[in-house]
Amino acid sequence: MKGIRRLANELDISIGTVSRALNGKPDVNEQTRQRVLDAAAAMGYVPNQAGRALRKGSTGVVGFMMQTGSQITGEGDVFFMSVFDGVQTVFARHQLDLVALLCSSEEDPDAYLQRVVARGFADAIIISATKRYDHRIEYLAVRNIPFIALGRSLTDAGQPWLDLDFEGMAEVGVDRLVAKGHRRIGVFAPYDDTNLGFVFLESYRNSLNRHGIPFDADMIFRAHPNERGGYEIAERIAAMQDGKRPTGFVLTNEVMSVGLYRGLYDSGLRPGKDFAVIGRDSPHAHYLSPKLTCFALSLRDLGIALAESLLATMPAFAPQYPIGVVRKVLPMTLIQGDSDCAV
Amino acid sequence: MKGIRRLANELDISIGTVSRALNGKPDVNEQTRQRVLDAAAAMGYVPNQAGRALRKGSTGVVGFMMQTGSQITGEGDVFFMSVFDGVQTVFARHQLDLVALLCSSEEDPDAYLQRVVARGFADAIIISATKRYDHRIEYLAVRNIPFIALGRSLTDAGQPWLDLDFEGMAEVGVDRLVAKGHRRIGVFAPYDDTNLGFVFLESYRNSLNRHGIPFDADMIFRAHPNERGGYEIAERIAAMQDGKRPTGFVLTNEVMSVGLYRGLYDSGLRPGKDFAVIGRDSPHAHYLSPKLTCFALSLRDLGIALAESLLATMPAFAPQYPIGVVRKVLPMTLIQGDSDCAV
DNA sequence: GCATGTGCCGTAAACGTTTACGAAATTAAG
DNA sequence: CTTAATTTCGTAAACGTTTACGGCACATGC
Repeated sequence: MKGIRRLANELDISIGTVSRALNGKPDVNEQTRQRVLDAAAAMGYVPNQAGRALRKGSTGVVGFMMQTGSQITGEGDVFFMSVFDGVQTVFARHQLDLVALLCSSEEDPDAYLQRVVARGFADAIIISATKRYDHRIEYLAVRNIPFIALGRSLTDAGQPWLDLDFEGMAEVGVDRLVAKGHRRIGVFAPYDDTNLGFVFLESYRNSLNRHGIPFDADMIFRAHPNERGGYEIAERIAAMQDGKRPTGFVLTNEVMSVGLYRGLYDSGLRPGKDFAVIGRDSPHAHYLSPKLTCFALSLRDLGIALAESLLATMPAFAPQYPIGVVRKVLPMTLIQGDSDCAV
Repeated sequence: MKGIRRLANELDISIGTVSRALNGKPDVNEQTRQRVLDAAAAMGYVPNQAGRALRKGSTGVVGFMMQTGSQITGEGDVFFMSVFDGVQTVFARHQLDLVALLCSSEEDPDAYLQRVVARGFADAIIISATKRYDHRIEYLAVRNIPFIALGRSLTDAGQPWLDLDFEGMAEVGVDRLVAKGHRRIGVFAPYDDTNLGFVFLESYRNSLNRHGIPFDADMIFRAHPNERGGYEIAERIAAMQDGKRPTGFVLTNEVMSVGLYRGLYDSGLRPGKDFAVIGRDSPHAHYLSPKLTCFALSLRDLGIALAESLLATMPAFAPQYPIGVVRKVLPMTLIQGDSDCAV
């Protein structure tokens, strides 16, 4: 005999009562509930996931979808670990478990998501690296799977999302550099159609416009969002004609500044002296020299906000949360360093 | 009607035949199998995970257990993303899915593992950050859950494991620095009882011994295995009396060198000039200046080896693998940089 | 004393699969 | 033509839970 039946047998009560006792249902004597709880703890009984999921139609796990293979994503590192931690502190209060759904770099993200969802693996999904037009959003929306996107999208299915304030980054970054005399300000654009690239770029153009600076396509640097990408950008900058090349750079990515710095040095350009850099805070960037002027936010708080906003669409799991669709841009604070020199 | 029943109804055959067709069982007409396969694809049918797991007693997912909250682990980043990718390329060939089991920094890892395993969440487990004495190993072993440990342990339950060659790192690192005239060589030791700390330290002592250099406890620097830990070590080194402090350092961690470099600079010590550093390769370390002399290995290959070694203990899933317990130390190659200067 | 209510518990039916078993239809063997 | 073997498929019983339903015992109200 196994599982709940063994437990019931041991205590000489029915499995129904055992189940009710364990699940905190009201119609069970407090004394017997205590007996059940004690016995369960003593025998190390934990309800079988499959049986419970099959009957209840829900699994109690939330999946955070992300791509593996850091050669491309680059971001998939310290960033997520901290976000996870925030998400979990919220989930822990609702008996929800967080797992990372790892989509191999060899598999199509849309197909992967379909597989995972159709199998009924998770009750809710958090998607990240949101694309400008993202099929995953439609897919999840039509199937009525609770989900939230980390990152806005032009695909609008009424889904909740959270995003970082890339508009603000571009605005403040450009303002700052312009105020220090810069007129040619380089920015990074990802190869793929990650939405943040578009958001940032548009705000960048608007900011230039506000200052009466004409847009120059040569100031857009495509690259992979990782250290190497930063390095390559520096090389391309150094190869440009003096007077044509940017004198400063605003970077949306957290790790590219590491490569950019090194690339600049290797090309005889000193960040913070000959070239201004504004980037994103991260454990690595934090130890750059000269100190990086950067935008920061608490990733743990981001995780907490993600979890709470997701729960707001799952009344069955978290009745106490005000139900509703949250869409919020999280502000970032500028940390003054020594890398945004005057021209 | 839902699930397989709907599919069977549509095709006007029994659910048993549908199931057999889908699962590649022999006793089904090839023509009907094709009909089933086509219909399944057309209707987007995917077998329900819970039902299948309940009946088969296995889930087809392997869990990679890791801790969230990067303030402590520090390693939990690019390292794992690349390892995952390797694991998945192997698993994909066996219809196995990899998910990351995220143990919150607020939960006890042993308790978390028990919960996950007892619920029957995964068929097999990969554990990382193996402790010197690791309860998880006993737990998994007595329950006969297939698993593999990334990292050796003194807890021996006959489990397979893979590990990096930390002995080799200490040997080669010390040899190299001694050959360049160093006598006081600092090393890092983690606060917790991660096994690699002990392995490395013992080899370090042996290597010193081989060179007739007495062991000096002041050369052991405890810290957290992250960038900040590296920085703090540098501060402590700088605060030591000249003639007492180490003149070089061997670092087992991938990201600490970033902080160490900066800390040295901030204290007026130039890595590669006044102070020798040997570390571990990583995307960040790669862009340090001067170039870090470091030990490297392919993380993707590590992931592949992990997956294959795990499958060797799961004959039900991968009959073609030679069954057996793999225990292997993976060698690392030294990448010559400019940071291991003479004294 | 009867009706009604309440607290507690057992019974059994679901949930969506897989698979052992047996039956029917077809083919092969004698 | 009979019998045995083979191919193909349908039936039904699991797997371990949760929960709707009903029933018993007891208390409460009049």
